[in-house]
Amino acid sequence: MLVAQRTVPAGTDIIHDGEEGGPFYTLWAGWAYRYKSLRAGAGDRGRRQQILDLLLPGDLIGLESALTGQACHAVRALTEVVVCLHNPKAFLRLFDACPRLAHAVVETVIRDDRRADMRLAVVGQRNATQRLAHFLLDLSDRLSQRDLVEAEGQSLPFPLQRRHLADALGMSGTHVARALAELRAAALVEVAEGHLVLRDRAALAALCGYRAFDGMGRRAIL
Amino acid sequence: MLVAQRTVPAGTDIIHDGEEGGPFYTLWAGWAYRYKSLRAGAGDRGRRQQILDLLLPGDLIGLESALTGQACHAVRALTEVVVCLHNPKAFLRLFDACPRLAHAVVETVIRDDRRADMRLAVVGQRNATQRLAHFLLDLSDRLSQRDLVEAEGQSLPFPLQRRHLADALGMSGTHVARALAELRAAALVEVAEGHLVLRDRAALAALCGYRAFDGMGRRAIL
DNA sequence: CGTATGCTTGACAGTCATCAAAGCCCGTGG
DNA sequence: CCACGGGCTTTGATGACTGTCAAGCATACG
Repeated sequence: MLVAQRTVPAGTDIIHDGEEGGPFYTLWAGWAYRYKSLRAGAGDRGRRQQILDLLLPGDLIGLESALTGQACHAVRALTEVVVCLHNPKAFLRLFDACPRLAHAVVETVIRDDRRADMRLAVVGQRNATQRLAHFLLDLSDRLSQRDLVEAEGQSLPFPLQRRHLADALGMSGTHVARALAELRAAALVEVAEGHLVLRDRAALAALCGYRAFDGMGRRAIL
Repeated sequence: MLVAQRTVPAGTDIIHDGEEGGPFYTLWAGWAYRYKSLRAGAGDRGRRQQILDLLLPGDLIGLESALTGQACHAVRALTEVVVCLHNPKAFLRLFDACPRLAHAVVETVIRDDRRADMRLAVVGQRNATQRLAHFLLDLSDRLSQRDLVEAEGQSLPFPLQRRHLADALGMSGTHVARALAELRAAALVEVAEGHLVLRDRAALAALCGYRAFDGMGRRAIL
């Protein structure tokens, strides 16, 4: 299959909210995130946005758009990003012709569904510190599955800023700093220089009730 | 196709969290909800649960379980409920044989995905009153699509108790009562006798930034 | 060196959870 | 028929959690 690559600088939108008939991609390198900027409700001033999910190398970007023709959220590059462009029409033909692909797609979508459920439960029921701990553990596990963790010290690359954590967890940047400081003070995590170290996964998991996500075996679908 | 019906009294679990190889259903009559009870984190006392979504007549229950063999959440009957039992294996065979069914399944799952994104954004970014308003508008629209609204007065059946709203929106039952009182005082909604009336949809929508969900055309897939 | 950006910290205010009490509705039993 | 009890809702008082505003630092960059 013909493959087109595209390199996108950090901070650029790869897919726009509401975009129709857009292409879809595999994220080859770098981090991105799905997000939604909310129309201000009455009395809201600041324009907040909700980060719906992080996209890590290997993830699909815009599958929804390929399957339905329209995207319901935007995707933005968090770091510089290399994406691999797919052809939606060819993909749809393949989807129809190949039940195994269809299965794989459904499993991918369902896996995302489950993680979405988990996030909703965490944001709805947990306090700031627990939300943060949960987020970091989930991230760490996803990176592990892709062998992107430096095995020794549980050290992960961490290009996220406070404000990204805030938008992902539904809290203010200031309070993210407080929660992080708390975890640091308890010697549970360390953040420095674009890297994150989880010092005590067990204690973190106990703090927020995190349970590793067994889910379905991970495999690339494209 | 042979169809088995089952009637389930209110308050009973139809699917249990983590259940493997369970059946799946179409919700024929009555309301149910998907939910997750969280393991207590450190310092948590009460056992809270997060309602992930309401299930209304016509919705599928346990599709995830049919496709992957395992459920990641429980489903409980909110009212007395009539479900129609499907055969997971036959369904999977059909899924492989019939691309149109596969498409329909994917669209259903993706529609749920979008609603999940919306809920996350609302719970993460909105205050109590806005969350409640958004929930009620969304519910009203879903019921409209099924012709379950008494057309004249925007009056909906409303079997939910305060505590269900609280568990769905990530707030306390007490505060739900306050938020509802506020909406009532502003003459935006009325609640009585298991019914809900939306007095001013436009004002409600403006309050919480709700945008009707165009999504894909609604059609039954089974 | 000046400016811009992001992180951290403190003070204060608003939102919301918790606890508690009182009213309402309804089924039960006297 | 009416008293009683339990569940649900409403309301108030109080305090915890979190957002906002602001200032101080460190770093990067022109």
